[in-house]
Amino acid sequence: MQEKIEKLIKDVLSEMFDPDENLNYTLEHPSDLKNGDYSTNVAMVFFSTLRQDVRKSIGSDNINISGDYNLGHFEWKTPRDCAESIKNKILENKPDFLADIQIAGAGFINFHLSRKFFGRSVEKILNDGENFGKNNLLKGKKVMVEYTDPNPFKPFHIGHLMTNTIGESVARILEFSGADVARANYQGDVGLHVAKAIYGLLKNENLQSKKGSHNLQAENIGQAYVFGAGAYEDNLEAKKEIDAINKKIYNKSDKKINEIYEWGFDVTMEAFEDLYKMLGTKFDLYFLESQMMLIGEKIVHANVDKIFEKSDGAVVFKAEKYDPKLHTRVFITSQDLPTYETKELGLTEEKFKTDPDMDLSIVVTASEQMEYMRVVAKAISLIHPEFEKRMKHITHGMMRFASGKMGSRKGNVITGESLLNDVRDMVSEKMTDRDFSIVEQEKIATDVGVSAIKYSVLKQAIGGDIIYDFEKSISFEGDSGPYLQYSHARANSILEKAQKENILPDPHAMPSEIFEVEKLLYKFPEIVLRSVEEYEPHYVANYLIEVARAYNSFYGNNLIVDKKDKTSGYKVAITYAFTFVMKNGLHLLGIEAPKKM
RNA sequence: GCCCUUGUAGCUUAAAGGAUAAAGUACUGGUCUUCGGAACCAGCUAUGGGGGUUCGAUUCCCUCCAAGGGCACCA
Repeated sequence: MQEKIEKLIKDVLSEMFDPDENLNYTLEHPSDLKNGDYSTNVAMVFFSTLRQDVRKSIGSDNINISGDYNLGHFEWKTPRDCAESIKNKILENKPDFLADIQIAGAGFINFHLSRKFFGRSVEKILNDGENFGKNNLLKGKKVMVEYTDPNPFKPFHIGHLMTNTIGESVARILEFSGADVARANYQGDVGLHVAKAIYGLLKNENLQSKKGSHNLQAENIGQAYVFGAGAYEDNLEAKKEIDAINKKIYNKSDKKINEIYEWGFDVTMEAFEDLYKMLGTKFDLYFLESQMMLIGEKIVHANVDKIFEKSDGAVVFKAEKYDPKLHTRVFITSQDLPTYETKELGLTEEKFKTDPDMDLSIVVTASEQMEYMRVVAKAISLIHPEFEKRMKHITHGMMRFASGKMGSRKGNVITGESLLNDVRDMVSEKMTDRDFSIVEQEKIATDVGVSAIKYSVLKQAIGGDIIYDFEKSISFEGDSGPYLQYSHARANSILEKAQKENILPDPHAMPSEIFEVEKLLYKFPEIVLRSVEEYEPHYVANYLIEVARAYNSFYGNNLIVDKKDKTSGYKVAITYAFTFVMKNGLHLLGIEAPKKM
């Protein structure tokens, strides 16, 4: 559609004016529907370039623009006059998708699309169904998205939930744009945090209980971690002991520790899998830190004195040599231990080794990792120049309490599981007046709860922090995930009713009125495109709210299923179109669209 | 100190250099013997301060102020 109108404008302009005139104009949807379906500032831009030319030659602002153009003589005092000329020219040969053109404001040309156009777009949505909104921007491209990255032996907190939500949504948007996406997860299976947890387990045997679900066991391990982390800071004896445990984990010399390690690793990883299942994520690849570390070390050692250098006994990378905005970071400590930077180096190389044809490797993390990732990326680019353009780091804000930063070391965290459970309970309470089996009830409560959480993350641009406040962040009304699901479920029950009354969707039974919801539905593919270009799911989230609102308003003002109404088939068609768009859109956010709730 | 992010309604957030800055929430009032009230309709309130570029700036540039993050052996 955009192309058609753009072509129309270009044709007119090239007929009227010199085609060499390189005009930098825009054609977009006005934010306010009153200003038409499309709007262009071409007249204003054209007028002001002409005026600048004239100003240069006669040195005055107060002028009329006049001249003989291909189509005759024009005299323009304002951009509106120019817009008027363009409008008249277009209306000479009005295409059927256009209803009207209006000039507004300082000289905007506003296009109003015709009834016929909207009928055709509803029909297209019905035909495309679950494919509506897809595009081919990334067709044939291979993309790996790494996100979530929880550490075994540590609690899965709501920050992980945030990364998972964003990563999953980005992955789905990429897929919708034709990309072949591999989902990757990176696990810190070694390191001091593991030693801290094992120390906590050794000191609190009750936490080693193998009774109960693996979720329960994983929770105990999380508590053990908090215990160990606290002891590490407060107690010198404990610190020594934990450091000793850490060594034993590395060299696997202690049978008891090995046993605890294996159990703890399995249990926490399984608990993560349960969460992923609820959240709708299925990872294709898992990378373990212990292995990336070895690969990274090799890379660093091979490049000492080339890219890396020794300094105070450590191996460092002086990134400021290449870019003054970057800084020096340690890759191998003076104790000969690799740092996170080195492991990241190994991870990146391993990813490209896993799939040498990969076009893009995306990593999603919190923004606190932005600076050092830039340094690491610089180092990798020097070693592998061919990777430079194929790496992308997406950083999101942090989940924080009003009181300050959340940290798993201190134990002032909300685990992903506890949040999910709390929200699920709230949903269940709201569902009491409806009749579901226990299995149905549980599934729906999970889907709605996940939706409330995910939407609260995805409704805003990725960069910003989220101030976590259970009462305020998790909403079921208004601007919320459940609101979207509710609208979808209600539309579905209308479709059921239509089926019972034998009213089939008919995109040709158009009423004269054009509903606002129709003016939004056809834009979905454009929204998806913008989302994928900017890696920003919030465009989809905001769009869905607008569509849902428009549909609910349509629902409130119209009787949709009505045998006496000749246009009922069209209204049913709109309802079908709405459910397709909503379902596809929710899918992109990683949210389920239940038919009933 | 240097670098990176970010400052929009009481609160949480939108806005691709465009038009009267848009929603939710909160608050006030209204809708309902039609299809699911997790709804609909109406009202109320905002661009941190100061310059600049532009026909036009929340958006770009400069400066000041404020918040958060990062800056050598943690991840």
